[in-house]
Amino acid sequence: MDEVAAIPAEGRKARLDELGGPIPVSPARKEAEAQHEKEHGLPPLPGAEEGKVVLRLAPFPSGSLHIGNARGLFVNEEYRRRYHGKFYLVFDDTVGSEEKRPVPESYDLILRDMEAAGIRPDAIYYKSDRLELYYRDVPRLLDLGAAYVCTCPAELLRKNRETGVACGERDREPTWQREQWVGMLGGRYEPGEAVVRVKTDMGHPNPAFRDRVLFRISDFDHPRVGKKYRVWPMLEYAFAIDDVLLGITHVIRGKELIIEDMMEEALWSALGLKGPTFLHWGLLRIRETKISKSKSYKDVKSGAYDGWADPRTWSLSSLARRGIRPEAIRQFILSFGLSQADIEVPAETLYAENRRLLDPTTARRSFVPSPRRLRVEGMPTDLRAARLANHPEHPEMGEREVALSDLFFLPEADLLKNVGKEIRLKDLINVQLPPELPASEPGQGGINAAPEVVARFTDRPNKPLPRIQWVAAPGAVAVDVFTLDDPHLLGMGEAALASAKEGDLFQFERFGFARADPQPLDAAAARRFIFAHP
RNA sequence: GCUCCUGUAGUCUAGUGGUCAAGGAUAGAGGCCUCUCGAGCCUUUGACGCGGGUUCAAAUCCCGCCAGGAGCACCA
Repeated sequence: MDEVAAIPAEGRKARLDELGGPIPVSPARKEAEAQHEKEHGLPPLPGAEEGKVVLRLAPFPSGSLHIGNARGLFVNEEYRRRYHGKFYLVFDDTVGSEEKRPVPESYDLILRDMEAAGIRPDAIYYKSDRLELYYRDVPRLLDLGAAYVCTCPAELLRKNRETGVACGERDREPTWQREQWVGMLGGRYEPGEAVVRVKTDMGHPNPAFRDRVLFRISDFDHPRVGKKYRVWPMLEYAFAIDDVLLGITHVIRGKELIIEDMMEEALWSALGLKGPTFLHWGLLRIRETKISKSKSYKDVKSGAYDGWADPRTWSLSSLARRGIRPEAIRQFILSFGLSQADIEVPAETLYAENRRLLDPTTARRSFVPSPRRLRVEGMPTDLRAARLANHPEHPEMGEREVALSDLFFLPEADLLKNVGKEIRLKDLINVQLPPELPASEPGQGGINAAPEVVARFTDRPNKPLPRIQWVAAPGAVAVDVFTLDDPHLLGMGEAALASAKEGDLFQFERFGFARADPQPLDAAAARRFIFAHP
């Protein structure tokens, strides 16, 4: 396979002709190719040359990178890896609009998210550093009659575009146009009073393509360059220039930007430049999320969310904080290929991917959500400690010792479900539950508020009973678990959890995977965990 | 409304004219295993949007329809 790939494309074809037809493919090689294809999941890049592919990701800095942006990250990264090319991060930080402004802290957030995803760009660029480069070709475009200055009010411009009517200044001579451009740069116009538009065709069948705006005026105080510039390019113009200057070979992005590709191509043809090849993917939605950057931004700002790493933002750093591995996200994303179909995928698919990675290596621990105290009457006095395996299938992962008394914590829900029955405290003993649980006194909350449930020890051997996880009272620690449903789920964890270090991953038996977070949220909790998934 | 894109099982995907009586993943069902409602193993249900055409042969090509989606900002 590599040998064939090493023959230049033309040479390969000549060779085929020489042999009088396609080389027969051996079954073994066919299989190997299928395997190769399966691993990568993405089609080959058209016209890609080994070592010469240059890609870019261009986020607008208005918040953290979330799972939706992961596609741009992992698909580009995959091609960089496959062709040993380059991958640039280009901050698309022009002024934006009234509703959409660059947010200063986003630059760091995005870098942090990329790091969380395990992807390091080969270079980082900022559009806000490159305004002069964008201005450079404007006079030429005006001279060529490929662009013009339009002083229509925004509403009129829009209306004319809809009806296909050309604005008055569209066909004025280049000298006039250049003078207006100088005027724009020099402060003659206020925001909204003049724009530069590309001259396509006011009768173009696609109304979206009619004489789009290339530059507009804004007084916005930009987080990086302040008020140094008033004339800002639109995304498509800035990229028409940068994609060429940075030597980008392939632009892979969402299909919502197809019009912008066409604009870039129109500009290249006007300027006599050659740009990259475009590829697109369709919309990706994660079923149980309605991620909105602006909503997240509001909730982060107001403090309703625990910063941008709050799992509810679905930011990449929040996924890392939950213990979702970049490799799981990568597999998840690449499995969608490059189809332009719009898709909606359940988060469960991502979780399944992550579970596959985590399960074999993650130590088991006991955590009891919404606990109730259970006192075991007749607890054997010789039973002062238990040794529990860290992983049921991997004895080499060792065991831990748990100190015992006659007092335990068990999930109240499981006790309710099994009143009057015999249950097994998993890996330990069997007990008989009372016919009903003593009612909680109204008023007081908290773990120790409800009266103890008293159960009776029956015996020790394993029996086919409902097996419930438990936490022994000696050394038990209050644990705070952040789940998507309940950001503040309080429970009891086994003593070993007290010494968990940030980043430690556990599978809480009968509960799910969680990762130790640095700071406990609740003063009452000894440790805080962020829930990943069941 | 206009422009463009997409339609393979519940979901995602492979498939580029015959080897497809359609493969994989995930979810569902059943079983085995397991002192977790986790993992693993086995079995199993389930799909080419519809209608025409081209062809010896169509999931694959063409046309029409239908259904979804995106764009139609002086946002990105």
